[in-house]
Amino acid sequence: MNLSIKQLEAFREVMRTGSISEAARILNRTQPAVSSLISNLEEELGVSLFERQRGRLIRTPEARYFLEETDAILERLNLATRTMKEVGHLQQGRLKIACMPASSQFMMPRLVADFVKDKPQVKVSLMMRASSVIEEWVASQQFDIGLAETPPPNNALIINEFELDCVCVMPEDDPLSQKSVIEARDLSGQPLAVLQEEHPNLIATRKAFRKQKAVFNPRFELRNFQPALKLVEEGLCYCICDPMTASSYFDYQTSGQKLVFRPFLPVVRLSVSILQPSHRPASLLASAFNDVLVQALHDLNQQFQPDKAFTP
Amino acid sequence: MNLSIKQLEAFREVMRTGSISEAARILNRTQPAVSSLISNLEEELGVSLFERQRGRLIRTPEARYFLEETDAILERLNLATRTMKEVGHLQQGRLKIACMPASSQFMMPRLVADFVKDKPQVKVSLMMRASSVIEEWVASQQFDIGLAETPPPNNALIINEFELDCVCVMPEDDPLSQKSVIEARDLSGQPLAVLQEEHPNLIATRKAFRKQKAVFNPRFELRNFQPALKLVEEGLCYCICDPMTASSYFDYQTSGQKLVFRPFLPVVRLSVSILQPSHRPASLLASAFNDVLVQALHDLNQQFQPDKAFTP
DNA sequence: ATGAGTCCATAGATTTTTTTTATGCTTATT
DNA sequence: AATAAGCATAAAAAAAATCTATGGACTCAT
Repeated sequence: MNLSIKQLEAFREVMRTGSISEAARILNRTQPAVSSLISNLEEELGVSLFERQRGRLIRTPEARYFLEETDAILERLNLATRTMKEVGHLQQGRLKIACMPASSQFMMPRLVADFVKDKPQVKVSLMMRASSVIEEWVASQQFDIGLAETPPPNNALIINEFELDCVCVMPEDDPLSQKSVIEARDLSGQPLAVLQEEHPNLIATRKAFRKQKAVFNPRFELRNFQPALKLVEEGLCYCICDPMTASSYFDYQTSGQKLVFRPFLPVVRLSVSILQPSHRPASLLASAFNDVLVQALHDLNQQFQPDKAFTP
Repeated sequence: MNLSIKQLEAFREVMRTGSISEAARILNRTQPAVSSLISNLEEELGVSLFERQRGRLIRTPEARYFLEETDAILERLNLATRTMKEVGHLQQGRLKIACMPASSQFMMPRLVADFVKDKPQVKVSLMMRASSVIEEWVASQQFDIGLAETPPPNNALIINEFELDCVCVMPEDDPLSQKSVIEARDLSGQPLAVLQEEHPNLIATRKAFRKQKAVFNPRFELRNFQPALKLVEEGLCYCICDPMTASSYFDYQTSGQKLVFRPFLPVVRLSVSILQPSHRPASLLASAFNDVLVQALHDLNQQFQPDKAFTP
């Protein structure tokens, strides 16, 4: 027979109370049950833990030493199981998230904040990087989950793709705001804020204008759309903006919104994906947060649809 | 049902091997036995530790965390039981010894050294103090065992008393060394080394001389007999010396012994006792060392008996 | 003293838990 | 397609823990 936790618990209780009968009462066992647990433990250890003197137990010095160990072991075991139960209820754990710039300013922080609101013990690390970096980090299991522009298929990644339709941004009092859908030809020759270099969004937008033979006039070239919103507010330009950044406007401009967002045609698509490492199962937290992300991206795509009522 | 150590061991092995069947082979169990240990553990913790994908197990992140805890717990448990087994074989432990001056120079160190020779892990603290202090220290359980002049009966002490017969010390070439027993009258008027003040030994010696109407001539007054042996070697005096100190002469003067020891009459008795605390059981080490002490004191009393052959 | 009450250990009966045997399903390999 | 290996499940068997009953040792209050 081998050591058992029951023996340790019984031993601890007998040490505490100084009596087998009393310990048995507390442990909801009969006295012989505890008696045999203790004597088996003594046999197992090869040391007598109590002296039976005149019908009573007297703790030996060896027992005092062993109690320290027993206490430490039971304590740690207790803590570990409690922690695991909390992990099971998503109350404990670590979550490493990597996200692309467009989502990092407001959308991700909001989702994370909401996610951990009822999980005070959960630790999150949230990193913003270019999509290509996120791809690497998730594939190499350094991060649990990532949001990035859709990468090429990769054996090390589970890729959950979402097509986001970019929207046209304009000041509330702009004449075009009367229209429920903006087309490229409506903006022919109008100044635009666009992304720099050969970003997919810039390419797709230029293509949309060409399709309708509209004049494409990129006035401001930026690294991301966040500052573009300010320029549009000032009436300096329009902007065909990804819905993540667009949505963020409602996050920080909670009152006195001066901008309106309209669907844009021909469709300018941004393909983003939730990335997870394929070589190890997701932690409970990671899958829970994945669900949150899926929901958020799904909502985002609906948010600016013409026929849907808008609810932020 | 509650957590069990078997579950933890099975879990550790399954984590290590990545396979229930393999773990079962190592643990000398059947595969279903391990399977159910694991699934009960998962149920207990409320967390799934492995994903069953295509007939194989994949460790979840939660399992990786739990393994750290499991390892630490099993490791500590293992260490504790190993230590206890060593304690049981007297290979481990602590022993606090207090001893009176007469025994502290050579006798105790020799006994301790011999005692721990085959017990490299055992830690000993050996303190020399006046008998009255030892009495207190042992009674208050600060020391496991003590050797002191016999104290008055004390409820907090287990007292094991030994009557030691003091012996007469003289140079080998002294005419008196021809006698096998020395009496007080043989030393009438001879210079003596004695203990200071009203030490029981001084009183008993003086009484012995008075009994034989011998002239008592205390020339040197010392705190203990150790230096007296030197004076006797120089032929400056005789000495009625306790057998512990007398015996120590053979410890440090291993060759070229110039002194001889003879029984002395009328008997001068020194009553010493092994002291142990009565309010807690002795540790295994303490009782083992007690046995050693008892043997040593017994031998000591025989050592200088006239009819016994002397074997150091 | 003596009788009631408490404590612990032991033994046999009983219940609970663990393990095994037997089997089926799924997946990987040849 | 056949074979082998992995895991889960169910029923049977084995092992372990627990209970009931009892006896001996001791305490305490009559």
